[in-house]
Amino acid sequence: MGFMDNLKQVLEIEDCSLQHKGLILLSQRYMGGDMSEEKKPGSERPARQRRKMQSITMMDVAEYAKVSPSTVSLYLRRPEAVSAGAGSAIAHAIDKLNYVPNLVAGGLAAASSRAVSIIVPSVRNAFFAETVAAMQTALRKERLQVILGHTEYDEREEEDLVRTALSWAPAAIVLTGLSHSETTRRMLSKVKVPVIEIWELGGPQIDAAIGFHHDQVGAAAARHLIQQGRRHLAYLGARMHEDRRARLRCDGFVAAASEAGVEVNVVQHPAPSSAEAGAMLLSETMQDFPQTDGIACSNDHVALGVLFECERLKIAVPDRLATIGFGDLSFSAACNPPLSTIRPSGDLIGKEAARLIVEHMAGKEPDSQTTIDTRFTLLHRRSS
Amino acid sequence: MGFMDNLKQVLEIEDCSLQHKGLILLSQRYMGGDMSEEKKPGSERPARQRRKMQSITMMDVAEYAKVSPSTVSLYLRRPEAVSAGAGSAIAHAIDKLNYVPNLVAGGLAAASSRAVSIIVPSVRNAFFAETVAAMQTALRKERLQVILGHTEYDEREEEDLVRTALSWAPAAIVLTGLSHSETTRRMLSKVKVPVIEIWELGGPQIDAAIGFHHDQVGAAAARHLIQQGRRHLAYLGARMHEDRRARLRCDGFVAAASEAGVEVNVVQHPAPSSAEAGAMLLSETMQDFPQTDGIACSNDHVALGVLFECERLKIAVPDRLATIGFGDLSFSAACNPPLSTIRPSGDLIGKEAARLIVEHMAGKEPDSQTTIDTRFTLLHRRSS
DNA sequence: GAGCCGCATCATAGCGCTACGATTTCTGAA
DNA sequence: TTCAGAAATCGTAGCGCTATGATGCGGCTC
Repeated sequence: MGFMDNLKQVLEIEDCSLQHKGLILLSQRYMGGDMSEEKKPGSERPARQRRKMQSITMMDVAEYAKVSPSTVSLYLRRPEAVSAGAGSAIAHAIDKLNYVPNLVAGGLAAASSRAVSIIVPSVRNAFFAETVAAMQTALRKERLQVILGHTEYDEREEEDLVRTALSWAPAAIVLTGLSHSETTRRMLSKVKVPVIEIWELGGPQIDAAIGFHHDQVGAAAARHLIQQGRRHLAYLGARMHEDRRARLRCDGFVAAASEAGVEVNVVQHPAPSSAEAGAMLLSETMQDFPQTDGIACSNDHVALGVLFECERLKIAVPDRLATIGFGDLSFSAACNPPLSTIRPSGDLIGKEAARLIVEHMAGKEPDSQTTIDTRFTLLHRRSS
Repeated sequence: MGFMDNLKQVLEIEDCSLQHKGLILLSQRYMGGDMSEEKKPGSERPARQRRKMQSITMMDVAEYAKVSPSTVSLYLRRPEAVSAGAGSAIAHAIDKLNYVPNLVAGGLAAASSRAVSIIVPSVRNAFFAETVAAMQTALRKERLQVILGHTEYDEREEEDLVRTALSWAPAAIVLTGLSHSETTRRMLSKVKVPVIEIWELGGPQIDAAIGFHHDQVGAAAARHLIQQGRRHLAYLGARMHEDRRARLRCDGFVAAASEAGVEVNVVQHPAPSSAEAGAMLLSETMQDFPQTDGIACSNDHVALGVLFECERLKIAVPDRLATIGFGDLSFSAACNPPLSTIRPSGDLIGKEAARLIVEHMAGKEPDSQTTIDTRFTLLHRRSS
């Protein structure tokens, strides 16, 4: 029962469901048609071998329910458009035959598949995982599938992912961020697929954008620390050369601090965000800028590392050093001290994206430049 | 430029790519065929409106490269099967026309789409996120897409996800764990799609299984703590009523401890794993079983909470209480003290799964009951 | 009773591609 | 040179479904 056999051996539908004995499968009647008589009138038909077959097709359902295939199709897409009698006959047939529609065939016929392509830097990142999960949950209710792709923060990779995404004729494409290659933009503009950009606001967008302003996050962190009486700030960032959004937060932080006339330094590390990176950055910071009394981190992983390192270095948090992170990750509230942080609503982004897609499919004309600001919340806990 | 318009207005291909001016699109020649003359000999053709169209089709490429569509198709699937001359002509045409193959059409014709359906409890869970990410990366190289589904630890949901997964005719289906509903099993057995079960070993499997034995993880943790001289053990578990694998680890832990004649208690909480749950569980444990001197946690989130709570309660780790987690999450090495833990190889699971799928597609007959044990590693750090 | 409208249903013509089998072209041995 | 066998290429018939336009069928109004 190899997979390739699939393509070779299947000749006949037989007995795929337990319940439909005695049913003559309509498919055969339709398929063995006689409308090619004029092509070579006289040559016996070569009886080309059937290539494959899904067990139960819509035609079988139609046969069973004594309606035409079109009606079954119609029922499946808009149940309210068929009469109650036909409807229940079809429903009964589907149930009885255990019919599973072939979405691939449907997608081809309809010029659009019931799939949504989501392209994120990485699902390993808790932020995007949350959004993807929320979207998946919301889209499932509309019987839409999620096709996932990872760019690993590489624009070239994104371009390639968009290309393959398009070859699925998805109902929508979701991209992360507003920054894409020229080719990516061109491909997307050439095509009638709605594009939703998530997790970033404040730049030129393709269609709709859902997210928040990262510079505002940075600014909020700076204002918060200043409000706590801190005058020597530092921003600790990991992987900022790749993570555009972390950089934007950093920029917002620096801008707001400078504007308030407060000292501000940026300490960064090219490694991915992690507690280890945070610990390293903290010790570097205290060495280079010993007067630092307020720290914002590119995210909570980094902030956790800061907390641990402070403990090791006997730096009192928040007394000697206030710390604020970003993300409100699962551990943040349970830290010692509980970590002040800024919570973006990753799940809201996902939900809103799903909503937009569904509305779009329902024909609602979106303003094409829809922008949804999901905001963020500063959680003042005991680390600041 | 709404999405629905797509289905109504597109009548003509025009100027979709900048470079192919002067090209007569072959599609039209083929499509406006004259082979239906005998149907109603005399009735003028009603010129039914074309429904949709992807800009550049394989026929256009064939025309441009002066070969037949079949050859283009062949080239795309097995480049080595066409001559060098034809190959480069086709490659040139594809490049020039900016052709993107329609995978939906291909999937329908081939009876199997280039998609792999991955069904996990949740991508929010770092373990599964890692596996999904690794698989995605590996499958991309073979131009396979990942279709994602979340069960949220619900068998009923899984059943439904499998049903829709099947309607995509995927190249393979990846499920998490070995425990599935009867209907799920029946659906899968009826179909020629390879099934790979991941993250669990040691039960009846459908096709291939890749993972490790969770009871061995628990046993390893118990043995480790006993080896460290601990005689009063406890297992702290979150969400064990839903997470079968956490339960298996717990069982293994208890069994190994009992066998060694060591006291062992299980303290659990229905909430999802989190540092907060861990903190709660720790304080509960120390209250109910104050003599406890060795703790294993259902995962590192819980262990982190234990660490934090110990700090608050001034319980010395590891002197008074040894702690070991599971997962080796991003923060585990940077904790204070660094957390002993057991590392499963989530990425290896993903890579191996991808390898199996690819081999299967290449026609390699897998033994259908392939089992790959990816093992785990006990990392003895300073918390134990 | 004719004409008309609206609803439910249907027949049809593909969607773009692949796999089969057939045909053509290219080898190299006889 | 001939011809079998291999290699390259091609023509064709769908894959299972959906959108379109057409048809049939009451129930209305005039």
